[in-house]
Amino acid sequence: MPHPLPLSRQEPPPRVACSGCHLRSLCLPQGLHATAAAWLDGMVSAQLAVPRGQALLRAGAPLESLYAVRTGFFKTRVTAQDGREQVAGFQMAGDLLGLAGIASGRHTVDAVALEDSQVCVIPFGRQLGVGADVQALQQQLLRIMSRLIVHDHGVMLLLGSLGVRERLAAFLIRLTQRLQALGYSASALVLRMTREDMGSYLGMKEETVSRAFTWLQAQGLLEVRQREIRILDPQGLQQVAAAGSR
Amino acid sequence: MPHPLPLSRQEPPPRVACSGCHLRSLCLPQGLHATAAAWLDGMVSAQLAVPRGQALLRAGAPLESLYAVRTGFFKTRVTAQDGREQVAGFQMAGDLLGLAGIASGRHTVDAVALEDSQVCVIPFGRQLGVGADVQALQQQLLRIMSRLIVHDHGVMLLLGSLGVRERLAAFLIRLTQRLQALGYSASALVLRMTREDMGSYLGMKEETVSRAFTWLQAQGLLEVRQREIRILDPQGLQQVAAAGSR
DNA sequence: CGCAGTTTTGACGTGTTTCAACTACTGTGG
DNA sequence: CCACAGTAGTTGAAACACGTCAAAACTGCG
Repeated sequence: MPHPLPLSRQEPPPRVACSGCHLRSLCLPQGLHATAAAWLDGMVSAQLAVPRGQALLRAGAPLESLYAVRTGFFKTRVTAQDGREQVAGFQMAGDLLGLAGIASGRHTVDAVALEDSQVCVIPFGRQLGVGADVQALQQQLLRIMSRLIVHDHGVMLLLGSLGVRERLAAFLIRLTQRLQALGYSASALVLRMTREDMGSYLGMKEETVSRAFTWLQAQGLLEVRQREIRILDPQGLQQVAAAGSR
Repeated sequence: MPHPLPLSRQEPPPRVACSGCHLRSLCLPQGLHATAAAWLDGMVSAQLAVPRGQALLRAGAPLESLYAVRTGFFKTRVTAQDGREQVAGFQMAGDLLGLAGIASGRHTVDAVALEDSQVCVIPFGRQLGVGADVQALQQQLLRIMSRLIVHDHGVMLLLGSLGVRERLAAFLIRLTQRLQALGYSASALVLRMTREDMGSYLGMKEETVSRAFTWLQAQGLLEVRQREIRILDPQGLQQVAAAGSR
């Protein structure tokens, strides 16, 4: 059976069970019981490969599915009516994409893969809407969204009350924490996004991001080689992030 | 039967039905059917009066209820570990308080009444968690939280990409829109919060807020007398808010 | 009436953006 | 394999927006 699709699918779609996924505890944190997990297996209809640079979501498109990142790295981007754009967040393994679209039934962000990625497709239409045993999952969704709101509060605090060096330091700390939760090193990381992306997210210009990196390096807190970052003094970085210099 | 409580309750607790509340369409927007609305009536266990200045919620306190604002005006405030504070939002009739606490089971913000207010108490504990007919309401909650996330994205965009005058203009526009949805005038409003509160929310100092007001007034867009604002040129204000001057 | 909190205004300092040039990488085709 | 172009990142100097510090005017309240 021939493939009418472009070559975006790298492998034949493997029907992977959530209950066996090593990211299970991330997608579905605190005790989602066996029954619910098994049910979720049915929910995830397929996996999808998204090559680097491709948009998985487009603002304005009808919300048909949510997506859970399995591997790879995404950025989401919001666009104001007047055309201003801003990176709204970065998503990695275990994160959900599309939640902001639930309210209106249409996506409100673009989600672009920053590296070749794989996502689980969670059809939202009928199933999550009127399903029978949806309770536990909806509750899970509530928690996830609540956490997102808390996170956004943190970002607003960051944008409103910190200077640029502090913002970058806080960003790096958050990022390493998330990476660490996925089993990566806490002291070495490879940034998947450009300086401009970071700047957009953190409310500063790319040149300023660059200067902030240079400064953190000069303080002996980081070692920066392009997108490869080594954190030399996590505690010192923490202190920088905490010092409201504005 | 004597009251062991402090004098925070101004009236005997009237058991008000949501289905008869004139705010119904705000708390429970798009078609929540009669059955669900009736069920919600049972959900709202009581009303509570909150005098001006009093905290209805405290960060860290266990999440026992959500609250729906019936009358009045609140601010929510987040606090970083290092003590930095920021206003995270303003809530008025029809808005829900406490959503950010669902993730952890504890409140993450302080909610302070900016004027004498009344709220509906929505016990969260068992009822919303394992209830039988919860489906529709949970779905409603999902939509509300999703909308909140979208809103927060807007605020982040504002903080990250606009100058202070633009930020204030955008804030005023949003505020009048919400007030208008409640039936108030679109061109005259009374601010319930201080300049400092606005500044905290918008990421600027109170002096800067004041200057921004003065500037908007000098442009002939507003008439400012303390907290009483008259919008003279809504369209012009819109244009200011859209012009990314940073 | 007086006092405390809020708001406004001014002068000044500094952090961030802007504009511009230059350097370091990445991938592509000769 | 190297040359090349295109993209991403760095660095510098000057402009300017916002913060800071200080003081005065206004408001509300006891």
